[in-house]
Amino acid sequence: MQIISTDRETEDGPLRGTSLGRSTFLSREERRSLEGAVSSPQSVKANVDLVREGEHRDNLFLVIEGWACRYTMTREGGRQISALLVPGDLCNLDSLLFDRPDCGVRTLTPATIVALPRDQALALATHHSGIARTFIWLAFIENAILGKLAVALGRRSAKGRLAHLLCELSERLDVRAEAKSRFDFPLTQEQIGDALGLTTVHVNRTMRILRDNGLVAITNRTMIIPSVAQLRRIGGFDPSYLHVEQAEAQITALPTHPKSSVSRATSFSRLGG
Amino acid sequence: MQIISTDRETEDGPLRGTSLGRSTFLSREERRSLEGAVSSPQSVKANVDLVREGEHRDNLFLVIEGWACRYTMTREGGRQISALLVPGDLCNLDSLLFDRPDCGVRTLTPATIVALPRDQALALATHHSGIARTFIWLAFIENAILGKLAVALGRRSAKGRLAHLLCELSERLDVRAEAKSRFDFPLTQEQIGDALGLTTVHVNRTMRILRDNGLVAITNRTMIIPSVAQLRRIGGFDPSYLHVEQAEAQITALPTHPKSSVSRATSFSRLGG
DNA sequence: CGGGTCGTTGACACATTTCAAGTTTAGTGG
DNA sequence: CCACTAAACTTGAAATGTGTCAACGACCCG
Repeated sequence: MQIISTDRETEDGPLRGTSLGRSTFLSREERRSLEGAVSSPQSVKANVDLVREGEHRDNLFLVIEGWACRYTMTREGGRQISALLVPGDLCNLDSLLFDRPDCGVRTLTPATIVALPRDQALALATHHSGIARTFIWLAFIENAILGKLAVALGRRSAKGRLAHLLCELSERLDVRAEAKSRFDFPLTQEQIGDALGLTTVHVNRTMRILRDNGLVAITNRTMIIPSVAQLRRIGGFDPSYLHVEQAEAQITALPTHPKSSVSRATSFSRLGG
Repeated sequence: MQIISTDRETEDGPLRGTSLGRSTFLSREERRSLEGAVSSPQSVKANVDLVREGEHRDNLFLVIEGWACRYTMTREGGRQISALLVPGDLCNLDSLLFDRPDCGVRTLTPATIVALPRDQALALATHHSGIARTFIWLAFIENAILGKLAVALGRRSAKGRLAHLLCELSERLDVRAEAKSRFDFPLTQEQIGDALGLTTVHVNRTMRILRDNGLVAITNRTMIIPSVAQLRRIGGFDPSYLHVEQAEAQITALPTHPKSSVSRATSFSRLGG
């Protein structure tokens, strides 16, 4: 699929390429307001907490380079990663409204990040509906990803989980991918395990199986998926939940007031059928 | 904890007691606008789909009575419930922006629901920042719940998962609970299994253990938790992610522009520490 | 050159699933 | 109100995917 190049695509600025900057709900003015509010980029080492569970933060952090994650520790010392954050992702959107973050955010690799003061974000969302709608959209996407993670953790084998994760990352990092895909993949097997609810050892064995079957190849922190279709079948992966198509479609037609709805009664009566 | 009774508490209307109606971000006018937009209540039998994965819906559904769930089927025929919806919950907030829902919504018991036309909701969110903020808040809460579900599925034993689920439901359905808790619990063991990524058989065995240990008791579709504290320990449950305290605190002090933030530099330098 | 992180592999333990009955409960129609 | 049926719950025995423990090797960086 060829993406139509709009002037938005070529626009530059601190939010270029980020989830915020890519939003199709922003007017030029709104985007400029957001860009005026972000701090200058900062470098962070690997394995440092940007947010600690329960500790209030005054900033929303945006990953520019490197990877991070949202995670929770259990009392027994286990870690569950609930979201992988790749370049362009917002780390802690929930800090916009929550006084106490209910999970931590930590870098997984050396990273450079940018901060958006929470109060300014909140004020902008209050006065600009496009910014509010962007936050809603981003929250929904996070939500969809989390929902599919739950499906993977609850109902898929180790092989299926791993395949699903790799497919998702391919979709997020290498959108143009067609038959095959290739993207930067800096995670250790321990980190993968923490994301998939598996042991390091078992991640290793499972990864080996995928590799031996020619489903993936890793060279030099680069993941290569020779046949995306095949890996998708194994992981039960359907990319529609990431809604990249809809996001792109919205570039051409910004729906402030979408086409009128079917009458309530009609729409509702369909329930039984 | 004694909840301060405001006139909001006593206000009546179709949204009374729902997540939308309880929102602390709504002005009286905004609440009235929302209430004017919802349909009259409708009865639905158990096990009927309100939303089918991929099929566009023009309404947001709100559960008034009974239980429902958000779920995804795997190709192998397994079902994973990603959210339990209890009276007051919004079923498909994501339909507000997504053209294709990425998971289904189905009643788990006979239920009565109410519909809010998506277009009206969208228009209201565009013109009323309190409504937009309410949607953002609700999305964040869903998100937090999903995040903890992932932790449960990925890192807890069957016993821990079950305990965690019951603690969460206690918190959502019986907010006033102190030492012990009691609430309506109509789920079958199969449905519990689908929510926790477990087999019916194993849910049964695990439930038995909790019962034999006096941690829970079920009589006549009513769940009784003699010691919430004890069950919380087993499930590693910390209720803060549901943010009920903050929601209540906001009743007294509506923060349109919260207290000013620490300067960027200061706030940011704390990162390394 | 050395120390630590990361990847790899084997043997064994165990939580959970699977398969296969039964039993109890709830709903329904005569 | 009872009889009948389907759904939900219960229990056992065996299979299996994943975890645990323990060791070793490869690689990188200082």
